[in-house]
Amino acid sequence: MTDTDSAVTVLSSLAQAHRLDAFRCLVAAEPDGLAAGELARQLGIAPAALSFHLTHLGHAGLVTSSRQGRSIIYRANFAAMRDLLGYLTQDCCGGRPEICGDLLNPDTPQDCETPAKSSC
Amino acid sequence: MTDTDSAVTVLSSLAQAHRLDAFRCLVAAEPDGLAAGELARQLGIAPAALSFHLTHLGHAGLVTSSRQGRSIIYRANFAAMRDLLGYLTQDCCGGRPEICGDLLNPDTPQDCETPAKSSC
DNA sequence: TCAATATTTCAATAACCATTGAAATAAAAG
DNA sequence: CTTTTATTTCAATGGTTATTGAAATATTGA
Repeated sequence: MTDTDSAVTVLSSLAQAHRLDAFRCLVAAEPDGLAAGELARQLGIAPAALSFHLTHLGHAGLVTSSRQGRSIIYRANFAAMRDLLGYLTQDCCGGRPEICGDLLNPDTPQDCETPAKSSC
Repeated sequence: MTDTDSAVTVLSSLAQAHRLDAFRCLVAAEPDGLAAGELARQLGIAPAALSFHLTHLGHAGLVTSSRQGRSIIYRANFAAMRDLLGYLTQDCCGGRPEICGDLLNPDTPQDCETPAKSSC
């Protein structure tokens, strides 16, 4: 992602509770991915609604899909999220440490253990 | 920010071209801030439309305002952006380096020089 | 081939979002 | 105290978004 338009596309994909939850579930399900139906069950939403959201996420490049038998397996695309974070820190915040916070400070001890608190 | 709901609030604030541009302008204008009218001029949108967007950004905590004479000065709130980045890297990505990318890798040389390419 | 399973597409609907121009509010200057 | 400048609020409008249930598509196994 380089331009503002695609940043908006990705941001609006994540700016919806069901989609944000779905993406988080798919991150947690890596590297296996998750079938659409299983994801719908975990999120507690109708299959048709989830399909709508997954299309949205796919269009933003945040997820990929592949058929496996009669299921369709969705997987989180890490690169898209990485690009978004890159945009926000570099192009939006101008790389200012006082905005980006500890993320851009090499001296910061990074705590990479975070228990997911959602349904996944 | 800690919960999904406020993450969605902040994300949807940034998920609109005029608001994303406005926030970027305000980041560039730090620490002085920018008057609403001046910002509207830079973005090329009607004052009433900008007011709508600034209210949205304010509700998400991304900007603050203070009257100065007959102008109202808006400023970017760095903490809100920092919180969003923290949420995305920790709660959404689970702090996985392969998602968060270089941001969470202490060995990465950070390039904090980025020329803004928008109207600001 | 037929039935069952998994998912998507479609049309309809209600809710929400962004923009506009006009009117209202607030402060400063004459 | 009236006018000018800066901004917001309001109502109306058109556009987009999310959800639902029903129908369509694709795959598997009997």
